[in-house]
Amino acid sequence: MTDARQTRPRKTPVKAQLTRDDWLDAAAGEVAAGGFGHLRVLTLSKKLGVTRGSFYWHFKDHEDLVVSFLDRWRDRRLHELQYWKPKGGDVETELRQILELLLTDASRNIRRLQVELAVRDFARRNDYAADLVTEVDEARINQNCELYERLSSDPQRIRDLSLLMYVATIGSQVVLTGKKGDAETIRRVEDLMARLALGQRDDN
Amino acid sequence: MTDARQTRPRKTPVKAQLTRDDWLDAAAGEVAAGGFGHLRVLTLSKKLGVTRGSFYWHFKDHEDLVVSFLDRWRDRRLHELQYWKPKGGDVETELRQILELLLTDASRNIRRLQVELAVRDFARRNDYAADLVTEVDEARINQNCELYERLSSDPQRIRDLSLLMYVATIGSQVVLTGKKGDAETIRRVEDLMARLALGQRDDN
DNA sequence: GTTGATCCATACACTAATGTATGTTTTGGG
DNA sequence: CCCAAAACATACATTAGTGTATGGATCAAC
Repeated sequence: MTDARQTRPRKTPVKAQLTRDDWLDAAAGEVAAGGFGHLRVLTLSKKLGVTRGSFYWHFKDHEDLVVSFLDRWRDRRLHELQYWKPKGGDVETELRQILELLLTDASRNIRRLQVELAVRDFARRNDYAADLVTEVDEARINQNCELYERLSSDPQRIRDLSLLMYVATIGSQVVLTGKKGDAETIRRVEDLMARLALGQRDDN
Repeated sequence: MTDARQTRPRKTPVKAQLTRDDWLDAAAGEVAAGGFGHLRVLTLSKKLGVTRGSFYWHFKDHEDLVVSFLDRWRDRRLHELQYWKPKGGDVETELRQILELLLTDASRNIRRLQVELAVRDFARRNDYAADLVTEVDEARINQNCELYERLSSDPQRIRDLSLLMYVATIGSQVVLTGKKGDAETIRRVEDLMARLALGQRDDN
């Protein structure tokens, strides 16, 4: 009876049981596709090949799923800011790195972007989500302030500039993502943003 | 028997019957508050003080309501562009007028803004809504191009500039609306946008 | 190989919402 | 006054989804 299963003590059991994070990953797909309003435990269960009995073991109820999802989203967004630090030397290089990260790179991760927009939309009618979004926005804007400090000396102006650049990227994602020819368009907008921020006049 | 009612032949009947537009107005409130996902005919009926029997006389079904709502939204957004023409003389004045319209004014009409954001979110999972949003966006951006023609001579650059200014305003609405101290913040962002577009360097 | 905890299935009760069919009132016109 | 159409009410059938209770399988440890 001591067959191959015994050689793998705790990980990878025979029938691959689900973890809480597996459910949250599946939820991400649903949220990305249909928003929080279309997040159904039944649909999720089918997608994972189990019944709802499994869900109600891992989560207290539907709200528990939503809150856990939002918390994980917040944690990950705050944590990833560590890797946002630009490593270039001069201002222009770093600025363009940041913008590329916020625009071109972001538009490639469709799934991640859809989730963010869904969270942002959900935040308009859910106070808890609204707080998390505000928290993430603040963190991102503050972080970028470090860069824009090199473009102005007025603290207020620095913050406004960082804020403006940020809302412009969010707006780009909202308006442009999924449209035809968005890749090239985004690149040009990205370039234009950098130019304007750096105060480079157009000569054409 | 020819009493006061007869003097008003068709308008204002005794018990104020509902029109299709009344339902759409009520729907706007629901959409603004909870998005299209929370648009229920039952809730709408209660809000209007009638039963669902009335609804199913005015509309074929729930989808009919949604489509009618979207159509009316598109028509109104396209029509109002007539009144967006700035009347100031120089470029800076007109630019600031446009930006004030797109930012400060827009942030005052909370209801209208909520509806627009809801439509925009719905468009991410509904092709029909997506087409209408694209149509409205294109019209607005094209209209503003007329202004930015005075800031550059390169057609591509003109369009990019108009696009950038537009997505920045949308992003501002998404990120800032409903937050604390948004009024003053929006005003400053508005000013900064104008400065950057005009190429005015910061001296502080 | 028995046990306790973990993970999932099954079955039921309950709610909210849609759509439809049909009845009832209201309205404007002759 | 009467009538046909318009506007709304009522009642019913149906569906989709949640939550709960309980039973069954599976795993780790002893």
